[in-house]
Amino acid sequence: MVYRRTHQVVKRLAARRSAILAAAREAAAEGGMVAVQIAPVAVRANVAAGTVYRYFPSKADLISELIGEVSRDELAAIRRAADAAPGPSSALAAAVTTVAVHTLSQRKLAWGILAEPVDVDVSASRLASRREIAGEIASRIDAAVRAGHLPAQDTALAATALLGALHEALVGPLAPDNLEDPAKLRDAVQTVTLLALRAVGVMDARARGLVVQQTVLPAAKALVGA
Amino acid sequence: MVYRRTHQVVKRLAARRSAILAAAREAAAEGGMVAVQIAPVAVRANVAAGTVYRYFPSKADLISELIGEVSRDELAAIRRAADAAPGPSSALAAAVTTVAVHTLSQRKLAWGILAEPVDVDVSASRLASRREIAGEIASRIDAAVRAGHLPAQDTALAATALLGALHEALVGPLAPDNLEDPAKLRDAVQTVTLLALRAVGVMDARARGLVVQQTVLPAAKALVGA
DNA sequence: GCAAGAACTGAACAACTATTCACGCCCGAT
DNA sequence: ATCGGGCGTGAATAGTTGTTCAGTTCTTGC
Repeated sequence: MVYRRTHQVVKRLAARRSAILAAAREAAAEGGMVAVQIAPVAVRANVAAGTVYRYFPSKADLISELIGEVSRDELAAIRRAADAAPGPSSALAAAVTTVAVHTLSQRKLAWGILAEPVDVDVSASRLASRREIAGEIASRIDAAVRAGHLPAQDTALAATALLGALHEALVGPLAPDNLEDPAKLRDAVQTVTLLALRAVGVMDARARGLVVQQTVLPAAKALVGA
Repeated sequence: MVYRRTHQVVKRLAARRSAILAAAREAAAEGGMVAVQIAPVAVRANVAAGTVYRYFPSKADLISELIGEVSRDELAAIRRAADAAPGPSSALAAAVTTVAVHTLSQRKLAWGILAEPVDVDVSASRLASRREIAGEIASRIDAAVRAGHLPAQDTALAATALLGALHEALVGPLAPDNLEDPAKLRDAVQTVTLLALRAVGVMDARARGLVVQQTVLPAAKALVGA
């Protein structure tokens, strides 16, 4: 044995791997999942097509990791926002708002992660991604129920429905297309969050209050690209 | 000119066209959109692959018509149910329930029509399909708002969100998988309808009443395959 | 019956990309 | 400096399906 990976090489390999993943993410953010093709991604990452296969067994693995990464980021953002809230209802509002803002600020990426047709099978990682996010929302609903702020209900189903509503309204094919305008963007976030909160049983007046409270900071964040 | 299409031939051509479309629909209902491939569909319709192209310029056209057909059926069912209701709120409840029941009773087909990845571009017809259904729901919400039963709101966005919630909760990847059981099925329909009605601002108690009122007949219909 | 033309057939074709692999280069150890 | 082996390359390969089209069968009008 006359060859051992030196620390420097290990770092370079890791960097290259990240570069490929980052290239895939950029491609997805710009052109959706259709744009995540091996050859273009390789070019963007400054490597040859074959090199991609030194790091990812297949395109499905690459995309799966991409989905996982984006999903982890979003989950962390949701937790951060919700944990900073003063109570269970606020936490739920914050969580929902965060999803809405994230989704809106990277529409193409969100659509790609969630539902865009892909030629390889990534249903497993999409399922995992949804499960994580939905689970988090469900536990926030649950907390609000336990605190007596919401009626008892099937929280898992409710969380799934909420996410469906957010996604369809914000990045689905019928989503308003003029959301470049920051004011419209904030309106959309508020409207959809309000719907979501009412759906799980928050009283209308209270829901409005929570929504207003929660959309100021996140909307600002969205504009700086967080 | 020594050849003219006789009435009999015209009828045979129309029948064949319907047979191909029906074959495509069956294939989609059984195996989703992936199962809608020219060769298998042709076999099912008892014609050769090339014949399909005598009736549909391309696979995209075939699938687009399939989407249109299913969509028209659903729209008609929604209108029928809503028009039979005694008032605007009941009509909305009926419309939502109908969507839920239809979606559930043909899950694979619904998923295929709505969101399943397809190799050809059918986004235009999917868009049209969603637009029709969402428009109908929106106008029902609007009627309820005008009647003073609901707060003023962006009805188009609300309708879109409602449909997203229904679809995600009932046929999305996180949908409960034990909905064969009629009782569970009815529960799911009720739960999701309740969420939807509350989302647009129906008071909780009233919403429960509307839901119970609306799920008896449609659930029965679903079981006989309507 | 027969000619003309339409409808049907299904094997061959085309196009698109993920994936492979034989070769060359660079890095680490001596 | 140089040897050994992993790393990178990118042109060639492969597999999948939609689509075509030359030949065959069927239908019509005389």
